[in-house]
Amino acid sequence: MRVLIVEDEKKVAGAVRRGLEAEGFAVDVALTGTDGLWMATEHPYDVIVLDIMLPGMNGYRVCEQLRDAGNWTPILMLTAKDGEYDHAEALDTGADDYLTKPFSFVVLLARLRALLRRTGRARPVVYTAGNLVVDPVTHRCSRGDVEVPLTAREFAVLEFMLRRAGEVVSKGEILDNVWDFAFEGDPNIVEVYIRHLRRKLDEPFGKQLIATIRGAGYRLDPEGG
Amino acid sequence: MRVLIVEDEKKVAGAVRRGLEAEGFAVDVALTGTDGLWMATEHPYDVIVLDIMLPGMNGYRVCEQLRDAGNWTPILMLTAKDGEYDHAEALDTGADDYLTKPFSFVVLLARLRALLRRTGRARPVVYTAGNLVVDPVTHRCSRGDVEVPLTAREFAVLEFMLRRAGEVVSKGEILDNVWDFAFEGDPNIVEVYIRHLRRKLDEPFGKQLIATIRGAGYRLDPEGG
DNA sequence: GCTTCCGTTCAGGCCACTTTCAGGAACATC
DNA sequence: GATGTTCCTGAAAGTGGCCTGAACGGAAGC
Repeated sequence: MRVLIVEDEKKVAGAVRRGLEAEGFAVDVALTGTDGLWMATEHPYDVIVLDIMLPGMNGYRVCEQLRDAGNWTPILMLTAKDGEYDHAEALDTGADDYLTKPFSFVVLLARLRALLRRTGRARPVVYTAGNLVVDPVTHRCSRGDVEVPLTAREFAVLEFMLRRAGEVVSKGEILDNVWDFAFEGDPNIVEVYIRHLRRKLDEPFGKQLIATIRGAGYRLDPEGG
Repeated sequence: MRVLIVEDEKKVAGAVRRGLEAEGFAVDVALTGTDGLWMATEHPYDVIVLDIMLPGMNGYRVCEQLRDAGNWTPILMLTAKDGEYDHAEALDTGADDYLTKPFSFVVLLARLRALLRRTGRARPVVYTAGNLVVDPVTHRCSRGDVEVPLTAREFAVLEFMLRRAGEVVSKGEILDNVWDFAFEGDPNIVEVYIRHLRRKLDEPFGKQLIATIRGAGYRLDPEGG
């Protein structure tokens, strides 16, 4: 699954790149609009993440020129929060979806997945760990035969940890991935949600799914505890 | 099932393309009349969606030339609401059906299906979920033996959710698919229609067909509740 | 022209969820 | 074992997503 990221902010581009590579995507990055346009025409990608504010040629023009050339690779546009650049125009120029900055990585990933699914390029994803099954498409979570209702945030945290099953994941990483990049709150919020997940997924079943690695973070047992 | 879309508005072309691909169609897009004419003559399509207002050669001429050349692929014409371009002329030049802009995706899909059925290229479709049966052709909906009268919008919302039965569908997706592409109103309208459907399909039968997934959207139970 | 039905908007209210907070437990370090 | 740090945990506060009834305007039918 090949992704092209066209984004001039190196910090954002890097973060997205690492995240997507960890997800098994093959990632290319272009730092300018002209580079992005060239790469998109020269190589086949499954999806393109395209910032609007770019040096040289802005995202609208890149999108427009690709479409004019008959290239209909799905495009996810990144727009800033405040006016000047507009969502409507993004869609007018042929983008498939847009995301307002600041955004969290899981949201980006979810939108990317949705895009790939809608365009029939991706097979559905289901996460499992032992008898734990989590399906982002139907938004269902079950342990064995028992369905466990989760809230949106709980679901997002669990989904992220499942993608990193077996690894130690720091609170900072969870915050960066599940909450907005701009989130400025207390990291304790992560502890709170881990608590919620444990209460719903561990205690009723007498298994410990999520272990605390003191001083480092948390680790989800790929065997389901 | 191969479809050619001839439409210069990239937003519309893209949206229709995605929707049809998700329905299992193979879709090509042409952004100008001349391109469209060329593609239609070079490749065999099962149906053509043809906008009237096009740069270069307008839809009437494209249609006319195709028919003159002995190409009788079914054509669905897209006409603007106000005068200037006329429905009658569309049919005169050899189109099989027309649709007035702005339109919603489900309506387009329905007309396309009808066209394919009339020309003997497609088998009829009926949606079911448990004892719920919805027939887009006769526009009927019944729960068990009881026929449930639905308005046009209610029907469209239900049909869309049935096509995505079991999946979480966001309000935005429902809006994009059931309302005009140009619709700029309050997403609350979706809540209102979910309410209507529940009142007609859930309450009288004591079953919950549509579940609210807070923060994500709605999910129709493929088992019918 | 009148009535009825439908689509849409609006505003009030509720409650699930998110987030904050503060006290306490567990652990590490010296 | 004293001290400090990290994490756990329950409860409270605040937000906002969703529900719902009603009202408005327009279109279609009589």
